[in-house]
Amino acid sequence: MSVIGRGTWIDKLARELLEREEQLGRSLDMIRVESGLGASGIPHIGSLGDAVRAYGVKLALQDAGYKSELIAYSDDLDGLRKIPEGMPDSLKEHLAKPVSLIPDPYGCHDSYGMHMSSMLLDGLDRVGVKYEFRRAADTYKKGLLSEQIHTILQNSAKIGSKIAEMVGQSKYETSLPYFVVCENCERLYTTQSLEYIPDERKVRYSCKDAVIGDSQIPGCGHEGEADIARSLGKLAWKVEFAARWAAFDVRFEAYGKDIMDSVKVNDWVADEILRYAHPHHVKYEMFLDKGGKKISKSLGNVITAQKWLEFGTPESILLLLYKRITGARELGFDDIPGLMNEYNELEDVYFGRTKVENPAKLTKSRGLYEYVNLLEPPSVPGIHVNYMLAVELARIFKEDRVTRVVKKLTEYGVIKESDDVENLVSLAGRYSDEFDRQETVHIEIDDAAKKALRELAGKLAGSPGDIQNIIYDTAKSNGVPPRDFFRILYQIILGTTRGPKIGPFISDIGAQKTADAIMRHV
RNA sequence: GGGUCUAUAGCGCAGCCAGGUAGCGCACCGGACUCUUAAUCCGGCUGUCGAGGGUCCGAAUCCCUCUAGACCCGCCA
Repeated sequence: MSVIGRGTWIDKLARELLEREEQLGRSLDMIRVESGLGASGIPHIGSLGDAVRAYGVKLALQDAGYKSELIAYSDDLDGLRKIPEGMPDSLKEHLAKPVSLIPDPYGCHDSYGMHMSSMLLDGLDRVGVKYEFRRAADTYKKGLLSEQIHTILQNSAKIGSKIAEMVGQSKYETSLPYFVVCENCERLYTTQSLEYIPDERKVRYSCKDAVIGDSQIPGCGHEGEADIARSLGKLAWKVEFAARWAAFDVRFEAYGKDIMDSVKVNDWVADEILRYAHPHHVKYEMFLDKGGKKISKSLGNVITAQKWLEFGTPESILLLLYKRITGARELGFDDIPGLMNEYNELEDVYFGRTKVENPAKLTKSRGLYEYVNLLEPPSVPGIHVNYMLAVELARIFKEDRVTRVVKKLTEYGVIKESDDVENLVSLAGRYSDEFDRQETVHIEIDDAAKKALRELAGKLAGSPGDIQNIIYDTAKSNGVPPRDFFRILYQIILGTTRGPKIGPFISDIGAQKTADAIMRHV
């Protein structure tokens, strides 16, 4: 079989998409791909993944000679359903309101929704993904979906029974798939859409008490009519994607398996109600935390791009997201070291420093490397330092860290003096501070060892000489087994029971300083 | 009730989506270096690829059935 594009799943997906579009006979002048951004909780790496992968498809399409753009669409008319972990309780009064109408609790954006969306966009910016930003609030305000809304509401009975048939949800058999934002109290999930008046293009609604999750949300009792092109309101998810695809001419959208049912229904609505052939899809699994639990936007176990980038490079995120799309993934920050090293291995393959026999695998690895670099791979390889080695060194050197770790790496022959690895050392340093906390060990020192330590401290304070031998001799002459004596020294100096060869190490950190540290323990 | 994913060495995992000699890390064993703890380096062992069937010259990989576990949907968005 011949190689498609650059040999990755992304190229294969783009090929499928193009073949389907050709069959449909649609214009290929501009192929839009879309990613929906949740705006009601802290955006985690899975949300970022949706957009990053869509961007990958955009790149593949461009690579195949087509014009393409990524629409990043913020669902900021969605209502706030519960207060995310760690957010102020004052949000309670805003429950059930669209997140774009809730003030930003941090005060830095024009709304709660924009605060959340901006976090995700910041993540995209920092890994180098380009996008066209759109938001639900503007889309509905401008009436961009009004034709689709009109068609959907006219067919609501047919859609309602189809939803019940396809996914077993009976709700839309009796109510319209449209939520009005109450013009009196600004709440969205408290309104019931009673009737659609096609001639006026208005939805008649009333605002009543509602239960969302654990919370009882009071309605204000208001009754009114909402103009689908002007008033604030939105379609239910079961039909909203379809309207958006048709209005924006979207040809591709990935989705997580949690919204599989919604996508199934929306595909049908697009095809049969709106007469717009639904976009091509790919389904991906959720990222789970290390216990196998779903990472929840509103729970605490969230891995954000911002946090990840404190410890890893943008490339480590892109590698995570591009290496494969299938399969459930348990994800934690402890995956960073592996991904950092894997990127280097990939780079070695790309530049031919590592031989790969299987030509298919070579193509695939090279392709993956290119996508991780957003199809603009560097012309020369970077400097490779094993990430965990950098973390280990960073753990030892806390003061004046970058300089000392770099010096050590140079001594080890890992890097040349002129190499710039400061960024890597900083990343590794933060990783070591955050995750590599050493257990505080209780140090047991008997009298013989204490005597030996005092003697050693005195010798170190004088002329150091061959420290390794001095330590060994001091232990022996005081009747302390060298093994125990070394262990005590590691505990005093590093807080661990083992470490690098200790003589040269003491020279590094200073004999006098070590002597002082020893004296504090005897 | 509906759906998806996972199962590979003692442990943790990659390889599967484009079939071509079963891999990595840790652990373990041997060796080197060290009058010398630890580290380091070199070499080695470890497998009915969950079970059964099918396709194929050839299957961990593709197809079907089954078993076990996890997750999602069946509120809402």
